[in-house]
Amino acid sequence: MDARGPSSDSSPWMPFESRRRARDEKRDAVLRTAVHLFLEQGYHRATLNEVAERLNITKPALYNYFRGKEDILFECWALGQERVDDFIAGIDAAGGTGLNKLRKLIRAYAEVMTTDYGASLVRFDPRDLTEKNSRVVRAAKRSIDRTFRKYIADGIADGSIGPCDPKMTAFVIAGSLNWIGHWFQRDGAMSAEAIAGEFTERLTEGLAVKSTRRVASTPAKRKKSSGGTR
Amino acid sequence: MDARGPSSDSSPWMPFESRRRARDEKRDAVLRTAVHLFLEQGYHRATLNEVAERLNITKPALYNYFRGKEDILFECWALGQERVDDFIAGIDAAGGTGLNKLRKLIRAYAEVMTTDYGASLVRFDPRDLTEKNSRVVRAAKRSIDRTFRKYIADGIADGSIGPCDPKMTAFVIAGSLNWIGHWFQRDGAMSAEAIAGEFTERLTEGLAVKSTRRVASTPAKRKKSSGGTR
Amino acid sequence: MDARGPSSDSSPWMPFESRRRARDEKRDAVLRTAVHLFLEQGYHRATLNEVAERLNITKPALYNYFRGKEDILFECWALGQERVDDFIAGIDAAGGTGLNKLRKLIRAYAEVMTTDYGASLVRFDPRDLTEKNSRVVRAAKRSIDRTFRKYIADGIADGSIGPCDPKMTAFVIAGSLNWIGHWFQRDGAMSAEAIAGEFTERLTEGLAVKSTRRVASTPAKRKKSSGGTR
Amino acid sequence: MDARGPSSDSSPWMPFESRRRARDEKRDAVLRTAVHLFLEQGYHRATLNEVAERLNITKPALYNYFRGKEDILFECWALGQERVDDFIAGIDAAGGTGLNKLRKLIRAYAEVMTTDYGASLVRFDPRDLTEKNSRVVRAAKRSIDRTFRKYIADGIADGSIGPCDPKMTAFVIAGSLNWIGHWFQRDGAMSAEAIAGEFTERLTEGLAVKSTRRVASTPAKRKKSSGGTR
DNA sequence: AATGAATGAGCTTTCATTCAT
DNA sequence: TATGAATGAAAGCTCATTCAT
Repeated sequence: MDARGPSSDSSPWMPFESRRRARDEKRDAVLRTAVHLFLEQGYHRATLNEVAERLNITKPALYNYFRGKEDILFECWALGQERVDDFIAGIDAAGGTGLNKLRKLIRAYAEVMTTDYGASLVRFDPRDLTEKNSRVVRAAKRSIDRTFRKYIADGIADGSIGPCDPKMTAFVIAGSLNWIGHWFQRDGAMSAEAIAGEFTERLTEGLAVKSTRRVASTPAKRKKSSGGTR
Repeated sequence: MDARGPSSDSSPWMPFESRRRARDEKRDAVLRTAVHLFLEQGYHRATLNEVAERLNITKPALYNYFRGKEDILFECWALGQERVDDFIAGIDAAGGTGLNKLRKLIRAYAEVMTTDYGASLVRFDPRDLTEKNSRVVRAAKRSIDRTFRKYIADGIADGSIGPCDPKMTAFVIAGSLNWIGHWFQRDGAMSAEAIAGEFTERLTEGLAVKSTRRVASTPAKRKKSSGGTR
Repeated sequence: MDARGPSSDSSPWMPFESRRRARDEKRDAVLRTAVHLFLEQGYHRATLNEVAERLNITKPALYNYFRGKEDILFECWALGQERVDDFIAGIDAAGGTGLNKLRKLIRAYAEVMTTDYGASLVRFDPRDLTEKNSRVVRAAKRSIDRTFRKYIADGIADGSIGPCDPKMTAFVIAGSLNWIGHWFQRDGAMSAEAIAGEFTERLTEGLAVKSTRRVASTPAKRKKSSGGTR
Repeated sequence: MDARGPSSDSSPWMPFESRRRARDEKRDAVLRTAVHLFLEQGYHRATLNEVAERLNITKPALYNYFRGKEDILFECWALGQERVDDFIAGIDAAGGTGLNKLRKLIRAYAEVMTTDYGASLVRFDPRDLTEKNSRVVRAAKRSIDRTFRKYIADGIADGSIGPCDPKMTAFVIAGSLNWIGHWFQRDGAMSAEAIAGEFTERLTEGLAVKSTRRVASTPAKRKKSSGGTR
């Protein structure tokens, strides 16, 4: 009825296939709508009724695609996590100096933070998940954290990054990036790419050992500053 | 122990005063319990019933001190904001170079973020407030942001900070600090002061103009800093 | 019994229609139960729980049909008002002398007052409604008052009613009728029709211009009137 | 402290007396405030807190004068009832024709209806009272009804009132009068006396045997009242 | 006689979820 | 697959009333 194109009548599988595809498309639509609403209003204030309304279906229909509200929330998070996993895999595969990998990570992570699913990673509260899902989320968060620290440690080891405490540095960098998920507006003045670029620069300029940089930012400077502050 | 001084037995004011004090103390206790619970479980999952239970009173008793749940939430936020306003006023009064002020701001802000009321500033959702209160909160957030940008701009103007985009730099720094409110655990490995020191270093080391920097800061210092800071 | 006509078994509309009908019937049932309970116990003492119980459903089920308790109250009132509007329209359409119209109005109004929805008009308190609905109610009350006064004024003008102050006369008549809503019991000694007849006589016998009246309203007539009117 | 006047120091009884008087005055003040508020907002919406506030005392202080909210409500009603009982006793004592007594009753009752305590008789709901008090109220209502009917029957018997059904006639008259309690506003266009006069005329002009009436109710009288009204 | 504080009881409302169709 | 209807659970809030002082 709706097509000839990809699904010819001859195959008995095609309708099945197309039906499955249709189903997946609807599932995705639910997720897109849900994540948007959850971000817009907050998970608790957002109701499944409104999710359904925006999709022009009724609330119980959602239960064909998801087990419940929490399931939807978890899936939103999972989609964001998937993207992070993907580009981390890519960065790992590509190799390079620690600083190099860190810069790629920052850029990619910043860009993800400007998307709905990316913001899910930091705007949703794991305590709204079942214990089982919550554990998955916390494990993933720790994993991301480890990745940050590892790239930093790698950089220190390979000389591309000056000596510093990987743990704290990771906190500084990741916090800065995570916060993007809280303030970024798609219709704001800056593009996601521009932000990603800026953050990459800002967050690494103090770390790199380089001829240029060396002059500028040696660890030395730290002393004065802390002394004078208080 | 507490008496003799202002209130002898003969004074009719004593009971009244003590009542007042008791009242304020109770109000504070409610707030402390509430902010703790709100942070622990999230505002929506936390119920007034549990707040009351932890205080060994009943739910309606809370209404002697607050108009309702939202009122409590707003007060938590307000107490945090008060602290921020206070130290910003202090920094402004003390003066100094832009970099100097920025470093003080970072340290103080980081420390506040490790307290319950401080975390309130970034962990609670303004959309849970009435429109009126929400506006107050958003205005305060903008004001803090302006302060960050201003100190940076001041620093650029007075030469203590190298050229950079104050807006983005403020985002980077503030984001990093705000995130502390999300991960800091009082019983964690690092003290609030140590964290504040570290963040001050990390977040300004890329900003200071080079010549100055070189002399001042040796790597060694970092270790000391956490201890020697206070 | 109810079918064949518009809906044969083949029609896909039938189930939908029947669903719709079922829904309206249930809505009506809720209203009937609610108005009865509200009159029996008073709006404030009556709880939605008891409304639901009498309908053998649970409280939240009521929210499928109404927005809340106040909504139900308003609908009860509206149904009563509808009846009043209807018969006033009929009287206006039929025309006749002022006295004639007034008598019809009194009879119809009296009868409505003996019904649950009619009593709603005078037993419920507009202050229990939202401001918006309250205004609607007050406007309608004023409109009824104006109708009483107008018929009286018409009667004075066309000579069917002796000279009198329409405003006060309307107060006397309407008050008398409204009070029916407070004392009438369906299982009482007098039927609604009998009461309506009596009130029509009593409330107009002093108004008619004497010459006419003397002929018209012999005691005998009273008996006939209740029969002949309808 | 507050006086010398009525209570000289010499009598040990005086202070006691004056204290009792003060107490009674306060009790009365509570009642006046309460009845006003109850009429203004409705018994259920009105809170003891607001009653207390208007009296510049606190809620529990009310319990020194009354057993509770219901007690206050009952007392309000009782004060109104007292006035009705009083003037009925007066009318009975004075004697006269049935019509005469009825007219006096109507006038006095109408005037009472324009007072707060009078309106209490018809605006408050006996179902808000304890069963015991409720019975008292219902008995009193029946008694008033009987009085109306009796005067009418007396009038029929003594020839001052034409033949009619005393029961229905009483309903008509009493309803009309009771309704005054629902619409009268102290600051309205008409004075209580004017209303009482009008109602007396309107509600009896159809009852009096014609010969009598013609003499009794001259147009002049009617004219004055209605003219002055607007 | 009056107060601050606290309580118990109750009500409306919301919402995720289930079920028969 | 989708819907209308219904439910269970729970939460916030209000208020009359009590009690210790």
